[in-house]
Amino acid sequence: MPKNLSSAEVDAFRARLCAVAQKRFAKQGVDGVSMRQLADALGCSPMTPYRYFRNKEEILAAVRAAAFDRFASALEEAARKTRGDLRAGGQAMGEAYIRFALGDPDAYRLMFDLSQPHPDRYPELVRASARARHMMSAALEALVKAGIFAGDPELLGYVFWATMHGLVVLHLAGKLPEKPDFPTIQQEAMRLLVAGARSDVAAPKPQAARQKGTS
Amino acid sequence: MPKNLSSAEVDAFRARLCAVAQKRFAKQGVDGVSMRQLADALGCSPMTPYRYFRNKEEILAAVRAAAFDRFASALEEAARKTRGDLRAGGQAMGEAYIRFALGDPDAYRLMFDLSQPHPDRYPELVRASARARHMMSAALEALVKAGIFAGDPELLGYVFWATMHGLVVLHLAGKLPEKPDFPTIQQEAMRLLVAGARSDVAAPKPQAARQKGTS
DNA sequence: TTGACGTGTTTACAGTGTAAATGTACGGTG
DNA sequence: CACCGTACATTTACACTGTAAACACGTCAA
Repeated sequence: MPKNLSSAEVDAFRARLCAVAQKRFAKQGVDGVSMRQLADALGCSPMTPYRYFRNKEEILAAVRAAAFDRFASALEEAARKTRGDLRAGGQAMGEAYIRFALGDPDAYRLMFDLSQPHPDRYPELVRASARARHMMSAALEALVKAGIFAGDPELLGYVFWATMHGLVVLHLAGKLPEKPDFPTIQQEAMRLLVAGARSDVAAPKPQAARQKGTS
Repeated sequence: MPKNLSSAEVDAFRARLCAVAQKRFAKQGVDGVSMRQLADALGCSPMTPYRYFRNKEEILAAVRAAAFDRFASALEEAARKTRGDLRAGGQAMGEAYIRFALGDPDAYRLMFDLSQPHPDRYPELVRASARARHMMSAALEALVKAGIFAGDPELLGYVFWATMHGLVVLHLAGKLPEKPDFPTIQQEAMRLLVAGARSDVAAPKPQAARQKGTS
């Protein structure tokens, strides 16, 4: 055992720890898994992880960053597969979003769980998060540039994102019913948004939306 | 001190406990507040609350049910104020939703936080939750019955709900930017949904949506 | 008066995250 | 070779958690 760990060894241990932490977090929840459990699973003493992570919160941040990266990769793949056909690209992006969220709900929960302490304190996390967000906005931007959608692409991006996210989160929280099943609701949501965003339906004011307020 | 507590006294203690628990939960998070803290604030011993609630989880469920009730009341009030004008009613309902969520973000967080253990184990909670959900669907139902919107009102209700919820949750999680500020995004979301739901724009298939799947 | 019982408190225990002390084995220097 | 500083790992220790169990006390019926 060399005196100074090579950064490769450090990365290897961190990765191994993240892998088992992710499984345990998904299965038992973040609070349901203790450092002692993790250490047992890793075959090391309970304090060893503290050499590679400041504390448990930092482990969680690393796991979440990894999830964001996988998420972004899934979106990138959807974009790559439909390069050329913008309309299909947008559709594929939305479906990839939902597929990831429902296929790995624990990862999605980890990514977007409310009660996140200080997200901006973990640069890796904000980087991975920004990567995913950027992937989502790119598709909308292309659609607007092609004249298929009308309006501010950034604005449209957030609206589409909010709807996808809301659908997934309500579904994961068990707030959506079984009778109109999830794909049906999802299709209806897409239908409304697409219809509302089509350039030949509504001609939104160029950029400056007159403020009306909510109260 | 009477031997047998009257049910009024029991309710009073439960209410007092819920009140301080709600404040503490909002300020420090559910895990950040201990039973010993609550007991101190109440001026009783740490085990006394266990006579009125099975455990900490049941206290959380009670606080969440109370939040759902306040939420439903806020929506009811918005509906009452605009009785007669359906279009304004729908708008007011959406605004009341957002206003509640942003005005009491901690309550909203508590209500919809993912990682809720066993919601169906607490009847009061599902009752209060159903009350809030019903308030939201009622407005959409009226709009469809009046011929202003077209489609299945239940389906529309879930789509509108998902979008509102997604907006709020992303905002509370700090995922929305400052530049297109929140009211702007919110108005854009409403614009898209309303445009998509108008009966004179799209004529959706009556009820049976052909299944296409997401994969 | 004497129990029995409803109510609240005290004690106790297993488990948590992690700071501090302690061990262990290697690399460089005499 | 011996020696020591030091990077790594482990052990110990502490304050804290939720809550089960034992205990104390005050009020009722008999």
